[in-house]
Amino acid sequence: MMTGLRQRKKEQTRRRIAEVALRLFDERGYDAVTVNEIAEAAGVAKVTLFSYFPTKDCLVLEGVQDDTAGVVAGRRPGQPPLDALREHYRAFAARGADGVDVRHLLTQVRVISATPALMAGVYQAHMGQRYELAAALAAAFAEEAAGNGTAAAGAAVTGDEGGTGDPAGDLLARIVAGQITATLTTLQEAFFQRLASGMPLEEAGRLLADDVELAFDLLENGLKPKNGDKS
Amino acid sequence: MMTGLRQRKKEQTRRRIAEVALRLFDERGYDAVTVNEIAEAAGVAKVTLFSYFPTKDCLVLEGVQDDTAGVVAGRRPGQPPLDALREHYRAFAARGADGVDVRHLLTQVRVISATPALMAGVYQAHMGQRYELAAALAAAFAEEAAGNGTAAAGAAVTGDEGGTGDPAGDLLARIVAGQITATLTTLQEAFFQRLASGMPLEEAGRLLADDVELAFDLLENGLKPKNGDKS
DNA sequence: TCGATAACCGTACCGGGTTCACTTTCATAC
DNA sequence: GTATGAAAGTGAACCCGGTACGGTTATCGA
Repeated sequence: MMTGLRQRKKEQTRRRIAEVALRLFDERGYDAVTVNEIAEAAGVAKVTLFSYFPTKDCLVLEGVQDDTAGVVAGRRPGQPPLDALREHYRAFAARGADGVDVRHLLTQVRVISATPALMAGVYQAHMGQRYELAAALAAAFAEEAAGNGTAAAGAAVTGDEGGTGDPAGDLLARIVAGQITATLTTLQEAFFQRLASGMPLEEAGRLLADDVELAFDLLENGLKPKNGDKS
Repeated sequence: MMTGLRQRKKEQTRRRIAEVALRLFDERGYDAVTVNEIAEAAGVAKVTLFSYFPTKDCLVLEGVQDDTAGVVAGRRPGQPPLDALREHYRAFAARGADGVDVRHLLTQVRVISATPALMAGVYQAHMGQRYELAAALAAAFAEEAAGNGTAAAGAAVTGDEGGTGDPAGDLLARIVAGQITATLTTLQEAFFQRLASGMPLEEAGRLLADDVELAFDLLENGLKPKNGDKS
C-alpha cells in the first residue's frame, strides 16, 4: 500500500495535529484555542497545519458525515430507496459501533455540540449530503418510472449527475432528499446527545434502533396515518 | 412612531449601507468585495458598518426567514399544525408577493445562491427555525394528547419553551420539525431558482402553489401512499 | 442655552488563512 | 554511495473580517 517512510511520517504528523487540536479544544473550548497554539503544541508551523487541514473547523469535523447517496445508488435492483436506507441504518444501529474509538468520538461530539461555529459546519456538510441524495433519488425515481429499465440506469450512470432534466421530478426528489436528510440528522443528534450525557453506548444503540423504525415509518406513512396515533 | 431626526438618519444610513453592499456584491461577487470598500462606498467608517450589521453575511441575509413556529403557535384551536402551515403557505403562494421589491429580492437571491458562504448562513438560519418549530410542535402534540386541554396550552405559554420534558415526544417533534423545515426550504429554493432564471413572478407563484400542495401531501401521507403513484 | 447621550470616527489590534521564497528530508536512478 | 528532483516543512510578511478604545460631533430634552 505504498507505505514509504515519507507516507508514514506524513500520516503521523496529520494525526498528531488532529489529536492535539481536539484535546486542546476539549480542555479550553474551541474559540479559546488559536491555530498558532495548536501548531506550536503539535511541534509544527502554522502553514504546515493549514497544509493538512484547510480550515480550523476541519481539525474537528473530519469524517463527520455518512454517505446516504451512496446507499441509495448502491441498493439492490428494484429495491425502493427508502427501504435501502432503512436497512442500512437498522444495520448500523444493530452492530453498534464496532471498531470505533468511542472516547475520541465522544470528545468530538462534545466539542462540536458546544461550539455554534462547528455546528454550522455540520449543517453545511448535511447540505452537501442533501444535494447528493437528491441526485441519487432523482436517478432512482427515473429508473423506477422506466419500469425496471436498465436504460434509465445507464443514463444515470453516464450522466453521473442525477438531475434527469425533468424539473417536476427533480423537485420531488429534492423534497424527499431534504426530508430524509433532516430526519437522519435529527436521529444522529439524538444519538449523540444520549452518548454525551453519559448513556452507555450499548443502550444508546438500542434506543437508536427504535428511533430508526419510528423515523422511517414516519417517512413512509406521513404525519397523518389514518387516525391520530402519535408517539 | 418616535421618528425624530436622529431615528430617520439612522435608518437611512442603515439602508444606504445595505443597498451599497448588495449592489457591490452583485457586481463583483461577494468574496471580491471587502467590508472596507463597502464602508467607503457608503461614506461610513468600518466600525460604523459593523455597528449596524454584526457580520458581513448580515448585509445580505437580512429578513431571509419566515416564522413557521409562529404559524404553528398561532393556529386555530384544535387545528392540526400541518393544516395551519399548509393554509399559511397556500395563502402566501396565492397572494404572490404584494408589496415586495422584486428587483431587490432577485438580486439578493442571485448573490446568495452564487456564494457558498452565504448559503451556509441561510442553512444556519433554517436550523434555528427548525429548533423553534420543534418546540412549537412539541407543545402542539402535548396539547393534543391532553384532549383539547387548555391546561397544556397554559403550560406551554408559561414555559415559553416547548420541550415538554418527554424525550420520546420531543424526538418525534424534532423529526417532524426537521422534515417540515427541509421541505419548505426546498420549496423556497425552487421558487427562487425560477425567479432567478427569469420566470415572471406571477407564473412562479402559480407553480409554487402546486408545489405547496405536493409538498404537504407528501408530508401528510408519506412516500409510500398505497400504490406507487409518483409525480 | 446647556448638559446628556447617541451616532460616529481613527487607529490599533487580534485571529484565521494565504503567499512566497527558502531549507530540509526522503526517494530514486546511476 | 552519491547526485538529483520532488515533497514536506519553515518563517515572515501580508490580507481580511471583526473588536476595543478613546475621542469628536450632532441631536435631544429641559
